[in-house]
Amino acid sequence: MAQIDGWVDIDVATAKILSRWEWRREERTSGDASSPESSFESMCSSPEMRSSSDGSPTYTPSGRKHARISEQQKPKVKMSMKRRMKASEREKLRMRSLAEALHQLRDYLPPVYSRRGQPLTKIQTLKYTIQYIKELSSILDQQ
DNA sequence: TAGGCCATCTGGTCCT
DNA sequence: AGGACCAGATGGCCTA
Repeated sequence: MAQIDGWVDIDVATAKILSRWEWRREERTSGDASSPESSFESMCSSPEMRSSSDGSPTYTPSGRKHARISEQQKPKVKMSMKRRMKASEREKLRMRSLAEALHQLRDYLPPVYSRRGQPLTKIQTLKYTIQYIKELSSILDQQ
């Protein structure tokens, strides 16, 4: 377990996080069907989940396959301007909700994770969250 | 000034 | 057909 300077109030933080986690889980189970038991570790342990610059198929974390279709097979249907603009708008909102979720996630991390008084970047937030969960898990394992 | 981070746009693919 | 998701490209902003 990697120690973090100044992080001593682990029990309080743990209790806080766990209670929030329970609350969130209740929300999830009563609401939408995102899968809480999806393998977090497997998602995070592979650095390049879908890196393929050649013609081989690539896979998303959810297992979706991105088949590479040859240029000849590709129908090349151009989106209408109206549809393209709508898609851009949706994508903008989707990415904003993703950013919002990351901001919320950042709030769950103990302040000791943010150094130099600067907010964590998105990548830092995800990496520290992994670390934090591991640390909380190891604490629970010791019980 | 280079590099990191971020928001946005875009085209491809899958799903309903 | 249209929405959702994804990755690549691009440009702006900020910091060391």
